[in-house]
Amino acid sequence: MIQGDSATMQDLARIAGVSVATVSRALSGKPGVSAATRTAITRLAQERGFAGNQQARALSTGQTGRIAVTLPRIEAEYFARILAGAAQVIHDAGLSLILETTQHEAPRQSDAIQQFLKLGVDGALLLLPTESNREISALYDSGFKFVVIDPTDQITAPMPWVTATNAMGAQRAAEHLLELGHHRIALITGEPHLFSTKERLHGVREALDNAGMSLDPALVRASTYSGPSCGYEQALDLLRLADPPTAIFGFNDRIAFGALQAAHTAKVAVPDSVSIVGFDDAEAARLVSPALTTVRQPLSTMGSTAATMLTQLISGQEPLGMHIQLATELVVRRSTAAPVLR
Amino acid sequence: MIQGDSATMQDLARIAGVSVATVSRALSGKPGVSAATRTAITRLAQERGFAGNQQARALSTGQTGRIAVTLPRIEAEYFARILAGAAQVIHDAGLSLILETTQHEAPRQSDAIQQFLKLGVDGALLLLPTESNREISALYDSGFKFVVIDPTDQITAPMPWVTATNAMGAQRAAEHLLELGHHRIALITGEPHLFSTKERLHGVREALDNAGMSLDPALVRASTYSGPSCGYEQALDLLRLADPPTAIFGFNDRIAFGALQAAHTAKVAVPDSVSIVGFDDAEAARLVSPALTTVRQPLSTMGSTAATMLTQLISGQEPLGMHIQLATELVVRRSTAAPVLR
DNA sequence: AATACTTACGTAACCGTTTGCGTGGAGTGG
DNA sequence: CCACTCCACGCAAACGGTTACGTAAGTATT
Repeated sequence: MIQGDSATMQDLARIAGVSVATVSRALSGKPGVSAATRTAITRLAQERGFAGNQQARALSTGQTGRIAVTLPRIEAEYFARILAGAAQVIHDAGLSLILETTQHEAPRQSDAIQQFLKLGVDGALLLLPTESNREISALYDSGFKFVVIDPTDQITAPMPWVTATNAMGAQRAAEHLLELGHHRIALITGEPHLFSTKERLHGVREALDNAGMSLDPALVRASTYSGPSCGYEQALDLLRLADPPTAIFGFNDRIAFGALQAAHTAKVAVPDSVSIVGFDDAEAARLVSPALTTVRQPLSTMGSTAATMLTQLISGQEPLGMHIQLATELVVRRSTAAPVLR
Repeated sequence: MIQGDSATMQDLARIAGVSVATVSRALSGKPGVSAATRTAITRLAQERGFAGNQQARALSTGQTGRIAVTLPRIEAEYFARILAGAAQVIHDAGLSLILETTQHEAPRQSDAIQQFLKLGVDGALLLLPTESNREISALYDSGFKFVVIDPTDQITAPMPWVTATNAMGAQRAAEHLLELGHHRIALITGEPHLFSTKERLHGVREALDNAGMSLDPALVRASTYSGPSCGYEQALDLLRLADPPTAIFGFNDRIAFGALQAAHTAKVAVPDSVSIVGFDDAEAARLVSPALTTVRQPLSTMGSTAATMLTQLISGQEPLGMHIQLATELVVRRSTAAPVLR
């Protein structure tokens, strides 16, 4: 049942015939209250649906019970899934989540953080923050509690952050293609400045090195992770090369979907004539045809892990590790196969 | 630049040599302050990065500047897109958004609302609330400000809510199939108790009525909007009927995707042997092959419209309409075609 | 020039909770 | 029986703003 205006502590105190101080102590579990009075007050609070005034409490204690999450775009499945994981933990911890989207704009991100300090949050989760490493570091040193998910740059200062094992995942994807017998592997990367892009690139290089091969610069294209038709043009261009690649590794699923469509446009059969691999394991990966081979990221777990670290940080415990990397996993579907011999 | 602890009004007052009351009046634009003092104080506040303590203000005024949004699941594209629209408006209004997911659980929804009253929010956006009409009505009468998006039941009481034109959209989809020459149209609906399901069903009936036809009960199956393989089994079953339908209308895109996969499993060509229509225009709708014909919902606009109504409600204005319906639009892609003659 | 009115500001109460400190009474040990 | 401790509770001061009211100047009115 939903109840309207709730009583205040003074109301309870008056009814119970005690002072507000006693009510406060009784309800917050603090010592200095007899068992009898405590139960009486507790029951009374139940009956009247007493909830407590959060702002008064926050004003008094300095703790708001709120944690903020900033992210570029909610409607992006990638961020939404991380957010969902974090939201669950935050909810279970009895905290509330305040959300701010930055739309990939740096000033907006700064504003948001500024806003949080003002609004008073106990801590924050920063998804793909646009701040420079120096700024983030300064913020951390100022005593503000936060954890970074999927940083833009590699974080060197000692502060908590979580990512997926981007390099390892990309390496596994590349190895998968190599195992199938591919030699001409093309890459369509995301924004080159992003840490995740660099890591994935690194992973691919590692795999090729191990196989005694190297990346053909002509087959490496940069795209964007979230553009409207990201990957499509690049893939089309690659497929129309005189000596086209036998496999295309899109650095996220959106890019891979673009490549899939490009293959369709260019009337190149997937996976018979070209194999396509993505990254993320978006929902649509299993819906497209052929179903996309991709690297699964534990997005929800990334969110929940970060949130857990944050709650530890807030409660004063040092979190277990400063940098937590969550394992990625190669998911082989139908978009990859051995190359045809020519 | 990011700044740490900000000064309080007393600090400013001391420095400026005035009282806190004057500082408060100066900064909040209230009358009773000379132009000179006001500019002096304003400049001082700028310099010191004064932001004001939100909880203190909230405690004093009763206004928190926060608005809450409840929704079943963030990771569902449908809700995420509505949320994104709402978030933009809330941000632009200088308010902050506190998010609560209900995981489709009624007690959790109630708790959430209870929580909001306690935490103190100025209003709320309720997406697909599980409360009964009576409860929602009681909540509204209690003076709590909120607007409902996509209600579970039809709302009869005078309170603000927004939906898409579900009936009209479904009618257009059905008409599209009829125009192509389909006579055996199957339906895979969402949860039967949902208002949107009923409306869409209604729209289809309307279209058939107008064409002098009626729905074959054997071709109407109920599924769920968000199950894991929702629509797949139902579609498979339909396609294996002795006299299978020539078209399947899935009541959302997820269901349609399931149908698409079922057609693939059953080796029934789409759209040559069976046409498939969805509802929502999810991102993946253009990625599947064949690209899905579907009814686009203005999700982002639904969110922003609702948020705008709420801000009006909070500021005391009656919103323009109690019930705003946003137009849906049929998007014809490749999954529908004229039926083959037999 | 006396009166009334306006303006600019200070004073203090208030929002609802937490918490350090004081106090009376019960319980304990000698 | 007295001092001492301890317990359960009340008092009151914070926390950082907002705002009704009071008041001293300055301005307008007659």
